Amino acid sequence: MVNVDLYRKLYGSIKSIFLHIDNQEKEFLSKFDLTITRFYILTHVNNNPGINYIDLSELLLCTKGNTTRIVSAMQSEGLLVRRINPGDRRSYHLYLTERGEDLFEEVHAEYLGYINELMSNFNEEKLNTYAKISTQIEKVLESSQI
Amino acid sequence: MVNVDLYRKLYGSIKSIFLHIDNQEKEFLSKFDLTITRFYILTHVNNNPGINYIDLSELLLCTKGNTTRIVSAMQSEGLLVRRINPGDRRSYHLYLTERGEDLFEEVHAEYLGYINELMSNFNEEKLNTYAKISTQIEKVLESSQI
DNA sequence: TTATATTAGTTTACACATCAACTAGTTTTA
DNA sequence: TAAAACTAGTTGATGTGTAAACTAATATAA
Repeated sequence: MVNVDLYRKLYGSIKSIFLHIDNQEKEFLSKFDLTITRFYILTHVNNNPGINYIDLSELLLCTKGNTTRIVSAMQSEGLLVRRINPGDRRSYHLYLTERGEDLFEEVHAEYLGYINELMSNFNEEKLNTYAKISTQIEKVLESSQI
Repeated sequence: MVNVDLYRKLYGSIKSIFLHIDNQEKEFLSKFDLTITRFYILTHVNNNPGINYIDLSELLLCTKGNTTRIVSAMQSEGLLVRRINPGDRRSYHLYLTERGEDLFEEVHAEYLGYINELMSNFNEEKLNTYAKISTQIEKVLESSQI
């Protein structure tokens, strides 16, 4: 059955690409004692100071339960603080501490070089085509959600 | 920095596509009380009877430690058996039990329909282009491994 | 042949992810 | 305004993934 073959091939490639990228980032971030999710939390909170748990979860593509746990750990490590939202006392605003900001700046500076090096392995035109099709597939998948 | 933007966009799309596909498969398989990894183990052992842990791990794109744990659970559920390899007593041959085979057949039959339905949402030509570029990216990532 | 290195699989400790049930505020609505 | 429905975040149970240290069998090599 042709569809299944194409599906498996695609799924295999995508999983493999995703894991490769993930592993390389993991490797890069381990120098700073950071995991991918923690670094992304630093990034998102830096770019959206005052963000709440639910919006952060959406950016991270994970559940709020997961976010709660990781943010708690980062709080006790002194990288983040939260302040209750006075307008809605169920929710919190998240901010980087000075330590969190410093760490973010430090990692981000090297991260740019890391990404540039990684990207230099690829043909830019092909990547643009790939990005375009990826976005289209993403949209179809979102709208065909079971 | 342009490269970082393209990188993030690509990484985001790929992760999102991967998660969507994963979640849909998860949903589909939950009817049969199977997780994705378990179903893939059934599939690979069915297609490669007598396979050992390391080769199976390679097909699953995961570590052998992870394979050990999941295979053990599936053994105690009566879906798999292993027999020591008489030619190399460190290793085992894996086989589906009759129950494992029956379950695989049952799920696989429905799985084909599920994949065909999913694939019908997409333009075939685009998917072929996408598969081709994916394979190229995969190769570059494999060879540029840190 | 004995010592050394390698290999298959296991185990431990950890990070991260889910779902579903829960608490406590907020909003809706009757 | 009091009851009902909803929402933000938390928690507990579970599954899946890793890396690294381990055991036991096999292969290499002195």
